Amino acid sequence: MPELPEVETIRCGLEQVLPGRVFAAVEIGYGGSIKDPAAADVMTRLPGKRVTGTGRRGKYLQIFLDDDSVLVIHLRMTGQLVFNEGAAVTDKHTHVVFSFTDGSTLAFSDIRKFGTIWWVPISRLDHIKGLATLGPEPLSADFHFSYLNREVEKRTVTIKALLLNQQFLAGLGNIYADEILHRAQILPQRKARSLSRQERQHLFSAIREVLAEAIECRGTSMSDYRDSAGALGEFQNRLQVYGRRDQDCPRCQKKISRSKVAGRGTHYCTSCQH
DNA sequence: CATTCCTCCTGAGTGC
DNA sequence: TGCACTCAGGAGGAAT
Repeated sequence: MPELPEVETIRCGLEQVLPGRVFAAVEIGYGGSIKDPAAADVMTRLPGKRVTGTGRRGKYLQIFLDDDSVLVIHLRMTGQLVFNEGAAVTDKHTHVVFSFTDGSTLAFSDIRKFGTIWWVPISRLDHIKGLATLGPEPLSADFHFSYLNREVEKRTVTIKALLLNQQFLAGLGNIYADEILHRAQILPQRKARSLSRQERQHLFSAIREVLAEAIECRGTSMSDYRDSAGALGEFQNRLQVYGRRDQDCPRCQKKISRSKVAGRGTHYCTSCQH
C-alpha cells in the first residue's frame, strides 16, 4: 500500500519526466476514480494544459498545471501511476489514461478502486478535506519533538492509532507504523500518553529514520506498489516486523506477534518492544 | 470534540 | 474443481 515513501518515490519519478508536457487527451474507463470535477469535465478541459511541476503532502500526490490548477491523486490501497514514453500498458484495472501531445502517457490503475483523483484550482486545494486537515510532514522542520510530545500527551488512543491518524502526522500507514514502533521498541497497544519522555524521543527519531531509509530504498513492494516507471521498491527486504508473523525478531530473535490494534493487522515483538 | 464503527472494492487464501 | 466465506486496509462519514 502506498504510504509516504512510496508516494514520494512516485513523485520524484514524475518530476523527472512530466514538467513541460502538455495534456492531449484523457481516457476514462471508470469515472468513479475521479471525485471532482465530473469525469466529463476533465476529458474536455484538461487537454491543452501544461505540467509545471509536482508536489506531495502526506500520501497526496500533486501535479501542478500552467493555469494555476492542480491534479491531486491519492492511491489509497492498490493504486498505481505509471508513466510511459509511448502508449500505456493497460489491463482491466486501468481506470484513467492521460495522454500527452508527444505521445507519452500516464496511466492510473487501481484494483480495489479506492484511489481518488481531483482536479482543482490551487486556490481551492483546501476543499479537499483530507488534504486540508493533514498534520505536519514528518521529514520537514514543521515536525519537531515538542509537537509530538504535546500531541502524545493529550491523546487517549493507542500509539498505533495515533501514528495512523493523518491529522496528527501526514503520510504514515500500516506498514511504517509497525516498523517505526519496532524501531522505537514501543508496543503498539500502549496508550499514547503513557509513553515516557525517553520513549517519545525514541519514537520521534524512529519516525524520521524509518521514513528516510524507506525513501532511499524507493519504497516497499509487498504486493501492488510500483514506482512511476513500473519498478519495484526495495524496502520489503528491510522490514523488521511487518508481514513477518511467527518469524524471528531481527533484534532479539524471539517470535514476531500479530494481532489487531486500532482495527489493523499489527506486527510487533513482545520481547524487545515494551 | 474524540472515538468507534461501517462502508467502499477485488483478489488471495481457507475450508468443505 | 468449485463454491462460500473471510480477510486485507485508507479514509470519509455516520453513530456513539
